[in-house]
Amino acid sequence: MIRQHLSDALTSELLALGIAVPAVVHLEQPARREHGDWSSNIAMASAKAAGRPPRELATALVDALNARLPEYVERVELAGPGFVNFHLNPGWLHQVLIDTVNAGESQFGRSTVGAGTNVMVEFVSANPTGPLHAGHARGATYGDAVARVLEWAGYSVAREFYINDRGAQMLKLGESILARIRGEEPPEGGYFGEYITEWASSLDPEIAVSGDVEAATEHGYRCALDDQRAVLAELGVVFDVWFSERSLMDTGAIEQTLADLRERSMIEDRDGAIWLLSTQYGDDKDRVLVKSDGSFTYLLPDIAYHRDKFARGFDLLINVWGADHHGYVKRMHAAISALGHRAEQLDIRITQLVKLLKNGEEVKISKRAGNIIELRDIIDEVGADSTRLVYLLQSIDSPQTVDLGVIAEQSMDNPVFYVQMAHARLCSVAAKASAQGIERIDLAQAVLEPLVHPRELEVLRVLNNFSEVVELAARERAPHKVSSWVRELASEVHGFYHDCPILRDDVPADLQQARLWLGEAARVGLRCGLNLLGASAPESM
RNA sequence: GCCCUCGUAGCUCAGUCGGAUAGAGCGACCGCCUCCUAAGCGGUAGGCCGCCGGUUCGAUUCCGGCCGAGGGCACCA
Repeated sequence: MIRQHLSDALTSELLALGIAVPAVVHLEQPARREHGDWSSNIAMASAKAAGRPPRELATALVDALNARLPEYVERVELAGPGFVNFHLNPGWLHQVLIDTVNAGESQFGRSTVGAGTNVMVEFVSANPTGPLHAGHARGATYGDAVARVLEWAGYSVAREFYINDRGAQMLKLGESILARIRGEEPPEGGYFGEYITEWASSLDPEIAVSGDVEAATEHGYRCALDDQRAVLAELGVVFDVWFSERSLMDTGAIEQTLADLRERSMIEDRDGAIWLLSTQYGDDKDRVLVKSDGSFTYLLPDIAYHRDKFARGFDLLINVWGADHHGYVKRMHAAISALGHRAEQLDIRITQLVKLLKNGEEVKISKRAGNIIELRDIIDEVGADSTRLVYLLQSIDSPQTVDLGVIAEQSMDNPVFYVQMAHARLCSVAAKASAQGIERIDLAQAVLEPLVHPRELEVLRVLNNFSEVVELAARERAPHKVSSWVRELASEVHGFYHDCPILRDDVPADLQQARLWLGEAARVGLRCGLNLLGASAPESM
């Protein structure tokens, strides 16, 4: 709001000076307070087009603005190579408090940029052959947080899990279970984890005796699915749809997909196989869809699945894949283009790998040895909130190092406590005030002018940024920006808490009221931020 | 060889559309509880933003080339 307000002021002065207004008027909050509350580089940016030196242009702007000061503006200064710096009175921040409280937990920071867009986020999509491990957690927490952020930005969002319940790896599951029952080693390419023995113990004895691989596979499949669903629920990740690859076989979706592609002349029969002409859309080589023996490659059901997503009315598909799948990005884009969709309608996000440390030493994962670190164990050890925060702390573009030993200590290496504590403290003060018979008066009656302490104003400054953070996080599919923001808010809240007493006897009544309201605004902010990350906001700790 | 991501403080990482003296947490060191939760607050030390060019009034940011790390390049899934 304040940004628009200042931007409008700059725009009208530029027009009055007869200078072309750029598409976006850049305004930022300078790192150094002496550079003002807000600063614009517009004079430097427009200098070339206007044919005037930046400082001359800035001087004209500054003079004009000072002659007709916009609301909240105390003075405007020229600085450096041509910055126009706005120094504001705290009134604009008091307005932030009012807006935040009025928006409340259900609305604060919401935006409508995504209104009318139907988006599906497909994530995790692990094979149903074992429990989820520490690596899956990155995709799970990221995908869910992206979905939450998009919802907050106005998108209509569905979460979906694609189950690869077809193919050779499924039978290996059944074979592994049967082998364990017989007391043998699982076969080459099979599964070696302890969970196989566990699942084997609940297998119907008749199947064990008959050695029916398909039946054993089905049993393992159910165990895997139940296990994955349960652990995701513990993490707070709930899918709208679990989509089975097998279901594509029964509905004619595969044949329809081939027919569509053939009609669009996007496939070709070659050497007894059916090829997708994916090079026409930027792939490195054409890809086989139906092998010369008549069976499908993995790619064909995948294409049919994405065709189905569009058929269900989604405008935008977001896929969260692990780094080991980045090589398939081009061919999937080519495939949906071949089906007549725009490549931008499929947004594939690659999460870089997670390296696990335990007390400084790398934990080597070997599927064969079966020594995976299960997601469940991490949640049991540190809790769902910490697990989520740890993974959401940084960009998915960089490889992540997680030290299980350190987060298990619940030290300040784990910022979830820091943020939750800030929330709990605010709740605690409000509760204590209430217990002392001190209630907040109607906000409209409250006098906010006493809020001038730097600690108070910094809290409000951070709150003001939230809606922009949400929009940016949505646009860039970058929930870690919300993590950064909420930590910053928590930091300011702790500072405010430390330096600005509320319930002490010597606090004047109107200041006490204003601070109680400030606490409420900050609490709303912390709550909303934590919520976007999928973490709880406890009222006491 | 080709493709993707990364390289910023001792460690783990932020850094918006290119801005002014590059940030946080942890670790190290020094302070602060008769006071609403010390799971907190303040301070000090610590930087060739991998290297070299280019664009620009201005580059950690954009472009090109190197160097280094991780991952991927099937008629496997």
